[in-house]
Amino acid sequence: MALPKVGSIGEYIREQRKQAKISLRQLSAAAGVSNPYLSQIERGLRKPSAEILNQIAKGLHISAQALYVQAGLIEHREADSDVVAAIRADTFLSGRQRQVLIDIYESFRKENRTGTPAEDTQTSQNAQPRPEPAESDDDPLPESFAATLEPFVAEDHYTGNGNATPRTKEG
Amino acid sequence: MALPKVGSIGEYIREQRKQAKISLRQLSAAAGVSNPYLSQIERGLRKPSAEILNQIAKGLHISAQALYVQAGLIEHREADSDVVAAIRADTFLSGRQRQVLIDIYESFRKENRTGTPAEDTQTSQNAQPRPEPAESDDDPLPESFAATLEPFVAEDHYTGNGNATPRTKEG
DNA sequence: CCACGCTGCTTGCAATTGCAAACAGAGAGC
DNA sequence: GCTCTCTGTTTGCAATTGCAAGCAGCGTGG
Repeated sequence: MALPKVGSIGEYIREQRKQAKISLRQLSAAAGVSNPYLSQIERGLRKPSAEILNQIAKGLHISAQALYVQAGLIEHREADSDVVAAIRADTFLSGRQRQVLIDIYESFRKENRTGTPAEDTQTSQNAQPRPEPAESDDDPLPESFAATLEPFVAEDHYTGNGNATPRTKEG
Repeated sequence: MALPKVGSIGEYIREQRKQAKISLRQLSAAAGVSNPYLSQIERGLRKPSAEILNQIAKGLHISAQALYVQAGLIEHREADSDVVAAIRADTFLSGRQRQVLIDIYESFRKENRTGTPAEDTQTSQNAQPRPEPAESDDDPLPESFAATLEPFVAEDHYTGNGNATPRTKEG
């Protein structure tokens, strides 16, 4: 009724914000919503509209779908098409690359483990996906991570040049 | 904004309803919303919340995402590739973990861009195919790769500045 | 010490959602 | 003609969203 159980979405947003190491006001500005409102959302006092949710997702640089799933607005299967399955199905990757990606993905999952279901993506719509925020406060993800990878992926045909993969980053 | 430009979503719903050959009241009952409200939604006089949208999608037996896309609540381009979409939609990963996985995935893609045919229907817009002289047919992926990764991903505090700083535009 | 900048939270208030009730038009049957 | 039942619509109104303004706490430093 008046106070629906929308806690999980707020917790999720706050957690993502903390992981991104940005303040409430910063996110509110990035998302184009007011700070008090974001505060209330994060504490589960308000149920943000889809529009707001979408803006927050942008501010967090995450998929809006992720938030919608969290908010119970999308059935889980609909959006969460299982990363591993997608990797396995990708025809552009070699078998070894697939394995590496899957390994990394599962490392992340293990790292974040907060009591998540051990099964694969088979969650029903309401199965509390995020029970506890746990202590994953710091995010052990250095940017050098990707840099560390590149020597590997390029290993063979690559003779010590610092310019293995020039990322032309443009939208 | 007396007249919100939400027409398309309403038209879309009405169209879907007509195609399903059900009356406004029938759909409103199936979706669990009031008929007047559904009427207003279909005519673009009201902007339904995500919750209502979700219920309407159920009542229409269509994907909620379809409605969200119509409503502009989900970017259509959220479907880069299946892998990237899956990573983005995964609720168990942090924003940075997502970015790392996507970076790695795209490194692989870039690396493979010479030998693999891109005939797979993936709706990828292929920004600009850059012909890398790399010809990684098979192999250059040591098993030690995953082993090398572990320390990184599992390491507690990397104290490095991996911050993907969301630049606060304007001050 | 008090101003300044930052963090997040509380308080009214306009605008909006979403609904119950009532309204209008088109057929069907008596 | 009158009554039912269906169609979609309009009209108030409670409840909610979302915001501007202001409050409280914390660390810096002049």
